[in-house]
Amino acid sequence: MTHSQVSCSHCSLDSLCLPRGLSQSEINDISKVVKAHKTLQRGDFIYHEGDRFRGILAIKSGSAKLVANDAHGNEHIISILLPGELLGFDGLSTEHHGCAAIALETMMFCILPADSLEHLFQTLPGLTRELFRHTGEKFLEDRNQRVLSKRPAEERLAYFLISLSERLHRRGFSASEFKLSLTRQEIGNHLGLALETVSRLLKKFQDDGLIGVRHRFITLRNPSALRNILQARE
Amino acid sequence: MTHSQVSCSHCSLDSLCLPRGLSQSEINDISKVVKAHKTLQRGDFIYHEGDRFRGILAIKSGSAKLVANDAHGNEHIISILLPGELLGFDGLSTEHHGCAAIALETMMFCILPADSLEHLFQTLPGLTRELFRHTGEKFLEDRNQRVLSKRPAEERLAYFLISLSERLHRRGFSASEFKLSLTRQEIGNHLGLALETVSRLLKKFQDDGLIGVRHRFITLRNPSALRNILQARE
DNA sequence: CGTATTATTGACTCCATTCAAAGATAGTGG
DNA sequence: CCACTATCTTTGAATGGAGTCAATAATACG
Repeated sequence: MTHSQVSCSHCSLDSLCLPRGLSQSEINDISKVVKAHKTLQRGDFIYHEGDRFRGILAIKSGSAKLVANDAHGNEHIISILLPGELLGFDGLSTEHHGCAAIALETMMFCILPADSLEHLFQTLPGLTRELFRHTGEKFLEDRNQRVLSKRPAEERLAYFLISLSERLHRRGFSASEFKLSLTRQEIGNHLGLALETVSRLLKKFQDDGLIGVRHRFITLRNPSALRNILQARE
Repeated sequence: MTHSQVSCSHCSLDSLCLPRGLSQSEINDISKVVKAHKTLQRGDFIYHEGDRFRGILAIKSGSAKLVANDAHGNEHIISILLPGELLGFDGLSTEHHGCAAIALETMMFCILPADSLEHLFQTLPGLTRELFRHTGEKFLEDRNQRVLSKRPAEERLAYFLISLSERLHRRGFSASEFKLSLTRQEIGNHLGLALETVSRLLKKFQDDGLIGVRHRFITLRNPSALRNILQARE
């Protein structure tokens, strides 16, 4: 695990990742403590459940999943993380991670080390604000997921596709074409559906002209109709 | 809405609510800005969805629910808040609340005003740590809820009762006897079940000798058997 | 090229919902 | 204090959406 100094000011993700609300001098201060990590491959653990909290992480490229294990030995994919998104908050309270974070494909990330957080909070009020803003965003995301968990399968999958599209677009990727880094099984797990249901619904969406499906390549052909699935219906 | 100076140092909730990880002098500093609010009745709004964020709130007595509205006009009870618990985090990122908070019974709360938060973050690093610890706890709670949402109805209700019992106990109330401040409808909404299912399962738990049900009064007769519902079974 | 993993599709089953109707509780005003 | 009403709860019967089981097909990988 090689650590190396990085520059937030020149990172291709600036304004997307943490620094977006900070001044130039604040970004410079953060750059001094942020460390880059080496590349991981699909299936590699970024951290395990129970690992000591090492800091807040930012994904530079690739994607990851947060996984919790229940009392029955089943895995639960809590969330999917895309480039520019932060993770590690599940270790903030107890100093130990409450979830595992696993690479979904070849990926890179930065780390804002835990031992410099307390110092940064005092010297950079903007950082504290940014982190709180972020936790607030997580809250709203959770709220949506919670609402969604009571909705029919079709709606959950539509939301998943739209959400992925929007988040990728925000990061500069195409909003209408992307490759899923998850299996049908993983999508189903994340949405609380059987993998067969995911398969059937992707087919249905394709038959209805909403999307194109080629293996894991998804094309949004009619995004507004897809969005209507979330609004329409009693 | 009357505001009045309160003393965190002499609050019956100290060590339960925010101040638990803070020094005496830090608690004194917080006391200077915390304001008490007048009593609310069941159904009263603590804040509405979309309201401007006024600060972090702590429940002194009574209980409340966080409610989100979806695109279909349905309400969703995101969480239940008991004495000593904090709310308002849904407004931290956008400056506007993403949920409504509604009293479930006669209740009182304190408020840590938004406009003093930034100042406190700089002068009281311990406060920042406590708030982050709290958001981390919320994360773990959400993780549990997420896992639970894929489990059968029986397990969800068992978890709900156990969780209520533990949280009330932590606040000095009886762990084995309590009054639900929610209707069957509200419990069902919160757990993603029909109110009829909640009614049937409470009956079943009673018939199995796990609990006693008299209207909204619940007695846990066999807590460990109730807990087994969460563990046992494939 | 062969093997393991992943995806599709069909048939059957079941848990929880919905619909419906009756019963209990709490609150209100005469 | 009791009758009256609105709200909440219980219970039964029927329905349906998604899960499970099973077998085949397509991809990815070594």
